[in-house]
Amino acid sequence: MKSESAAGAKLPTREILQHWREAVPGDRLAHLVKDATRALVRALQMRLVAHGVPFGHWAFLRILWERDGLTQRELSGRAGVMEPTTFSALKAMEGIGYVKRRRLPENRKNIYVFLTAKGRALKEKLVPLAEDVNRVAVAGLADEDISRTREVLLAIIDNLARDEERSADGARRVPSTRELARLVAAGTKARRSRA
Amino acid sequence: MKSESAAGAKLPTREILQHWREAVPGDRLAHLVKDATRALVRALQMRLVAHGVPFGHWAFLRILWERDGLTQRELSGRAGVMEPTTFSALKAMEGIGYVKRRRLPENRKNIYVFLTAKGRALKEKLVPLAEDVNRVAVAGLADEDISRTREVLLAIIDNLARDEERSADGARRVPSTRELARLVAAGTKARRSRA
DNA sequence: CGGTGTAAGTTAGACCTCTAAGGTTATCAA
DNA sequence: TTGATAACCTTAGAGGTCTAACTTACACCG
Repeated sequence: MKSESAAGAKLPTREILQHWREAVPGDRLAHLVKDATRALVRALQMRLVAHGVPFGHWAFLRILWERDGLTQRELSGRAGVMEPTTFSALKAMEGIGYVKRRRLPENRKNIYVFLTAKGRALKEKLVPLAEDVNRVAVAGLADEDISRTREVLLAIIDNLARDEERSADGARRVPSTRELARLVAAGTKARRSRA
Repeated sequence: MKSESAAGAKLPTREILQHWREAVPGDRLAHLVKDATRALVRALQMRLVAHGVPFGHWAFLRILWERDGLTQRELSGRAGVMEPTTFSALKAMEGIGYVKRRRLPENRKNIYVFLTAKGRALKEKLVPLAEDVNRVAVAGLADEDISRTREVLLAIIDNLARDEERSADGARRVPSTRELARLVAAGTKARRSRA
């Protein structure tokens, strides 16, 4: 309440406006996408803390609720993050008691990840939170605009992935958008080509 | 080259596809936005390393090229990040020699940030990189779809900002999407209301 | 003049992510 | 069987971001 009236005293708003209108048009879209990500992440994060679930665990829980017994590598692929990220998240999740990491005799190289009852039980509580965020986020928007947006974002990811692949040929720089590449490309195109 | 044929041996692609098509529809959009951000960031980052510029400095340089002599707080607002982030980035940038941080007699509470010649000179080299990323990213997309996407993203940010503001009244949780809130709202609405 | 409060900057500590490099297990061919 | 190669996991270290708490400077009022 007080932050409302007290804080807004300066309103350099006009300058900000100018910034948004005049700035190098080239990367406005990138900024927008980035800001949207932050807003979405924060919204979910805020809701998650109430249940004591770190945001970083969300992505993995979501995947595991659908199907567990995956390896860490598969989890990485689906979550779209690198393996060390997956590793430390899962290690922490095991510590909390959401999952169990096990080797199976069939292939002792892999680590298979299984939900515990506790981890599985979170689904009921947490999924509605994500749905809530989504509902709030797209309130008042036309379905068609949203799906158009989805197409645009997919195309952007695809474009950038191809580009990275192309330039990686000559000089391998900061590898790995390709990971996303494969993921997304699969989600869109694979649908209508051969499977 | 080898990664192409050798790595894709397993192609759990079909599973991935399923994931993207069937998953809780609630947060697919959020994931997409997040993935797009990552792809965009990576693309710029890859180009930036060639010039020895850390990605974290880009946002500040971009703002300063337009106008320098801003305070750290103003910079934070425009970049859409919290002050400690700004602080450490600028401290590093000063170390490298891109900027000077100065107190002015008029108000010794503030730290004003000015570009050095070196920092200013980067503009010519770096701006084209960002433009390149943008060009690649939106290749083949209709202008209208892009601008529609922009509207959608702005609306999402705005929606989430309002929501955060609303829930912060009762229980202050993880404050601060509001920062974005103000920024973006200014960029869109302020245009057609009073300034 | 001194005190209270607010604004800006800073420090501390945590989380998530990444790249690079090391270790272990599997696979396959000589 | 053994040695090379690959797949997966793990460790190490860094970057960027955030919140919370502290410090310094200003502003205003009594």
